[in-house]
Amino acid sequence: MKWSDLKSDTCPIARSLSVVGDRWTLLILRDCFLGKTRFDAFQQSLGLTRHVLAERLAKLVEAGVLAKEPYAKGRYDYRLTAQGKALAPVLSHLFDWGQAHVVRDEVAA
Amino acid sequence: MKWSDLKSDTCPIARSLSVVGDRWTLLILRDCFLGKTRFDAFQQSLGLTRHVLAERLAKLVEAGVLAKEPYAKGRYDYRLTAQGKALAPVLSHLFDWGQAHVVRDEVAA
DNA sequence: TTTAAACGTTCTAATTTGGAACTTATTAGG
DNA sequence: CCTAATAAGTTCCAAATTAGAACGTTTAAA
Repeated sequence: MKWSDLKSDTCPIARSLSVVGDRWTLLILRDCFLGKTRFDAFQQSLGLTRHVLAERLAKLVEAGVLAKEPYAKGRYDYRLTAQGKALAPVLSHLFDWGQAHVVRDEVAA
Repeated sequence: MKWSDLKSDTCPIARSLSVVGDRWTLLILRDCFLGKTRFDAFQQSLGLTRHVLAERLAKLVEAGVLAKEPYAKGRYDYRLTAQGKALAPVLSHLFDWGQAHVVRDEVAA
């Protein structure tokens, strides 16, 4: 199997990952759950490149996870759809697992 | 933030993804939950390169998600640890979400 | 009427991943 | 015992993805 063929896999986990399995995607969605809706807000919060952010947002909109709604001309809010909100349990368990099992690395001084 | 600095993030979701957020990692763990334990079994099941597989397995062992146990000289079983088994709810919800929300692409004939 | 903010796009460089062949050791078969 | 097949990597080069920074364009604010 190729990573790009995940969407035609019979396994639902593989299909989920075809949508949210790319680098940064689940962190973008975390920010959405935390109330962020703007391109620059995601970019500043996460520090990923604008290039990749634009690609990820477009893919999430295409997949129906986020909706792109203009709030002014040329400016948009990205909001979770019902389908996007349905990912809450995944992030919730990632939160629990990270808290329980992944010790935070010390940051260099 | 850089992807490689996720482990020092204060957010537990980010820290979880520092361990299981790389391409293929969650699918390797899915195979573990399905009972697979061998290098070649993962490789044949997933079709990722041996190079990447070796790197992912080493990282999962390092993180304490999998344990590498010799079953013969130079041959190993990779088994979920308690910490790895604790990821079951994450995969379970990815399964549910994929089933409910990601339509399978038709494969070319 | 400049200035700054929002949302991208574009470009090159660095990092990751893909694909295939090559090692080394181990077991299985004849 | 000799040969072939398995298992678990490693190595090397090419292709794809991501990083980093600058540039455009429209919109709102001072």
